[in-house]
Amino acid sequence: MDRVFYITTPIYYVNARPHLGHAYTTIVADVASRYQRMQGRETFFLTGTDEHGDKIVEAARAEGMSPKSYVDKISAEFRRLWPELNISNDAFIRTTDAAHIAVVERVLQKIYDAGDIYFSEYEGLYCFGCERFYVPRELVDGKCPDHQKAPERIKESNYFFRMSRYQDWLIDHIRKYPDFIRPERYRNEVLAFLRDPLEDLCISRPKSRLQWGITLPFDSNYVTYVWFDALLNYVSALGYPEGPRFRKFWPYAQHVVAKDILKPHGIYWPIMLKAAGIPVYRHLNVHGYWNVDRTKMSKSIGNVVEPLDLKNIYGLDAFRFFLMRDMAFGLDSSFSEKALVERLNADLANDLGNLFSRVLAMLHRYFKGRVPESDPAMCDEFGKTLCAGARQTIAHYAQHMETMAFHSALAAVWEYIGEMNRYVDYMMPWELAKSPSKEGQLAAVLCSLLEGLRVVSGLIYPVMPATAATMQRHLGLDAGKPFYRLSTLESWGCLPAGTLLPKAVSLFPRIDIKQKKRTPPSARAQEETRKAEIDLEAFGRVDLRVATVTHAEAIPKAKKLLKLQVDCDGPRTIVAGIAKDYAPQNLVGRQVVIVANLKPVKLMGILSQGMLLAVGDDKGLALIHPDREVAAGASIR
RNA sequence: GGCGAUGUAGCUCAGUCGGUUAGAGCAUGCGGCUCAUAUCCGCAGUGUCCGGGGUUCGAAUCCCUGCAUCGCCA
Repeated sequence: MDRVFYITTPIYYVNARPHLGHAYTTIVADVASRYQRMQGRETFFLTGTDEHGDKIVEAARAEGMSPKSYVDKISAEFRRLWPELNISNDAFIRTTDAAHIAVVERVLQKIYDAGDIYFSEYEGLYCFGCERFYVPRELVDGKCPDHQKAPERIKESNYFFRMSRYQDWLIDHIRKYPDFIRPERYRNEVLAFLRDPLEDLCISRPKSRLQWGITLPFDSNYVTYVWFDALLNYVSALGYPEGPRFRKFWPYAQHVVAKDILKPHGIYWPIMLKAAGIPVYRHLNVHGYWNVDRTKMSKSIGNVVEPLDLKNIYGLDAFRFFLMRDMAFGLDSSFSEKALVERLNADLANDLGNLFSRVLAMLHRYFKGRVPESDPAMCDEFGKTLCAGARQTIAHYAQHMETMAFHSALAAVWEYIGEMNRYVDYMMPWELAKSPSKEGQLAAVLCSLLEGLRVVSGLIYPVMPATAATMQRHLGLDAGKPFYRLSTLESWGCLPAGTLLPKAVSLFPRIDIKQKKRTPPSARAQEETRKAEIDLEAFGRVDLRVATVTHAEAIPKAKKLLKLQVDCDGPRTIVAGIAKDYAPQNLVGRQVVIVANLKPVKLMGILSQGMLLAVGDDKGLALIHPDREVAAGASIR
């Protein structure tokens, strides 16, 4: 089995702002790479932006900006979005990066030297308004449809990539590796394309028409066009040809793309790799489109809702779950707020959330919240169905996750959640609790349920990392260990007896469809805690600063307090009540925001010189931190 | 215009390269339980498998054709 995994999203073209499609592709890659980490594989996850070409020049001009400052701006929007979606990418590449440009030049030269790039003149109908060639069929009454003007016949010379030479090789390769392109429908589509002779690919633009691109290393009058520039990001980001990452990760490369760019990735790219003497990727994973049904979108938050905004209303994990569960990978799907809410209520609130809640509530009611001591024979007798079910579920889940069939993997998990709900009804713990002689059985039943929930918490981790972590905390699992490792999940009976578990939480609040959406939950909470108005001067008296945590330790006998050393215009000590939500070792190196001029107070005998800013909700506390690393001591304005 | 895909329950979709009475979830109706987030469990349905031909003992599945929707290419 491979120990290494490399996955990419396409690099997104920055002539438009990020939308649902970008988010879906990127979440798919994120889920896949988190799953691979569960398997203990070393993973590398790449995304980025594609920044050259005439459409960028146009879009920049429309906004009155230079191409460079325009692409900087839009690229930053993508980069900012991914943390909001909890994307765990390891790198973010831009095609305007110097290292990328160097790789493109190098590969072009290599293929040119090998004789697979040639220079050729052709004649065509060119519209100077559109700055492009037309074929006769595209014209309306012989005129350009945009400019109502007859295009001129001009001659132009360009460089072409001799793809035709590799056509038979590619057909053989696809036949030899049936899951090279998957799902199968897209493999068939590519093979259908390849039934006709492949035309050579025009890979250049004269600088008289386009300057915003990478100059050809063998002809400074031309820039390279689109695919040679864009596709090579997948190897340049790894440091091709000599970089250690390239050597380690490239042999295991998988790409995720939407079906609109099947042809470049399924045909041009493997041929480019072959021509450049680079091994081809392992898998191309192709997904369908989300058709956005705006008639089923609420308009309550002031304007027409963008699908991406719904993550703020219903929660990121629910949003990620919906995208992964509702689309059969590879097929088109329709997106609506209604469908999202139905999924959230049925699968998350009712099935999983309520199960979690009822099991923990019973543990508190019958065993004062402590994981009971249970007799192994009893556990085996009364819990073996859940144990066997878990093993089977993990097997099905893994099988589907490996092939990107996320919808099936999640369906398998929810089948098991249903099994657990039926188990509760069948065992009727509330009846067992009535007779003291049945306490052993009751303990075995609840232990089995807790084990089942532990397994579920791990299996949902790739899709819903935050919820998985909440479940983990409430099951009393060691926060320091990666509870989601598949090898750990498989061993049954590893929750230590005697552990005191926190009270039940509502993992997913049910959305009341009748009165939903009037006010987002967060806004409602804000209203309740709204304070009296203050003026700017009053606010200005609070000295908010960024500090970097240099040292953190628990304070003996204090449940909630941690002692932190921070760097903020020099070292200082802060006592913070965050021990329930943050382990000391996870804090060192992090940046936080503190109230720097708060009057020092002694807590547990330690002088605290400031206060950390954090927000709290039913899932616990979350620290406030700057969007990127800034100088320690920087003041907030 | 060429190539390709899709069309299945009220809704969203599965359906393993032809094989019993076509399935799931949601929504709907009825019943049960009380540990739980008005949750959970059980039962009940409903179908011109887009239309029309054809191949076959047998077609949602294969072939032809028409319609609708979508994508890619030119």
